[in-house]
Amino acid sequence: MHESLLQYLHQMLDHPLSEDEIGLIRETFVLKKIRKHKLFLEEGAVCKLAGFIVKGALKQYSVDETGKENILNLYIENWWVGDRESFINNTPSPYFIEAFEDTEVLIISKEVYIERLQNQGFIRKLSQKLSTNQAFKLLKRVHSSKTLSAEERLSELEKTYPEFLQRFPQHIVASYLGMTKETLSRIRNNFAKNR
Amino acid sequence: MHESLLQYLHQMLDHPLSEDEIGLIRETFVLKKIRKHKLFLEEGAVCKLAGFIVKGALKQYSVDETGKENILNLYIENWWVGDRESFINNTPSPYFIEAFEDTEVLIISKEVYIERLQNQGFIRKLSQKLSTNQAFKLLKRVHSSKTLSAEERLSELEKTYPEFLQRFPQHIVASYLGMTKETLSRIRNNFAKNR
DNA sequence: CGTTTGCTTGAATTCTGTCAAAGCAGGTGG
DNA sequence: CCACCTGCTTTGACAGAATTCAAGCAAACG
Repeated sequence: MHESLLQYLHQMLDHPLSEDEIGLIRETFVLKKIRKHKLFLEEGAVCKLAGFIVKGALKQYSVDETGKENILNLYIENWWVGDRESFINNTPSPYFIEAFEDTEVLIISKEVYIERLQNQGFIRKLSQKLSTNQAFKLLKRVHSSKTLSAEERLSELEKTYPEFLQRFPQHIVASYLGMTKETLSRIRNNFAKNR
Repeated sequence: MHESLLQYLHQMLDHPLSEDEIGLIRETFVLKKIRKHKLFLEEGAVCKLAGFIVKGALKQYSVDETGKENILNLYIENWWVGDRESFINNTPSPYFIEAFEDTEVLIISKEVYIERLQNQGFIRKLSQKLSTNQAFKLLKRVHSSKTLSAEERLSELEKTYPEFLQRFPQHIVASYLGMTKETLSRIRNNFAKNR
């Protein structure tokens, strides 16, 4: 059950893990099942867990005064899930994270992380890489949201994360892309016509 | 002339630097002056320099087919400037970075960075912190751009970076905020009325 | 000075959002 | 096996926010 995580680590750190390190991972990460519609993180709470998704999908969102959900992130297999800022700084998160399907994550608590992993070289390296990559991706998203039309954002998503379009219903993808479900629907239909 | 950088480092790494480390910084970072309107980085080029701004201001932007500038970032004193992704991955940058005033930066080249700094503990720590903080800020920007109106984005900027509004002309700030200069102008006037 | 640069204002336009209704599965329970 | 939900998508009419285009003006610059 830790195989996908181990494989992921192997790939991210371009050198193989030692037996000790592998053992540490196996001991430290425990499987948690989250039923569809159940929360991994609640708005206002401090994110005390980091999770690696073995199976399933989750959505991260905020809720405005009118009760409307705004999807900030979607997560699927082999991704980390959690609110990094809340986790690292122990600050309350402004976001919900909710299982979108029945989901299995390998989790580690903040305490265990500090105690056992924080000082591991390979974890440091991983952590650095994650932050860096996340920053790169986010910068692109900022740029896209400023320069691209709704239509262009969709076709960008089709290139970047085609899985999302199959996996999540349109109204979720629409919100992730920063548009309404109606707009997304119209765009897709025009799209089909123009070919 | 390295004082502001040293002070910055002292503050970012909540422990004082050793004499050796201070010496290393002084030897390694060299001052470069960039005239107003001159480029620090050109679109299509690999960002081979990282710079710490001692004095002045710069803008990072892309140019679309019609020749319109889109401001992605603004930089002022005590900020790092450069395209991190291009610098780290040696990939061509899609952005220009241009001095907006006569500017002085303490620079380090990629080669020197690898040779002398990359393996310093305090630099590793700093680098981790920068990536992490950048990711946090960017996530907020993504969220703002999705959930807030032009007016709300402005008032958020007034809280977060009030300097920007004094330092940069409105059409630059407008582009940074993802709106046109006309919209920004109108918002500010309505703003004034409603009090 | 004349020229550039930045800011404002108005009018028309475009894009996207809102609201409302209807259609279309897929799943559930009778 | 059918009727009925429920969740998701589509469509239309309309409203609203922001952009575009154009003009005018003031201040700064060389």
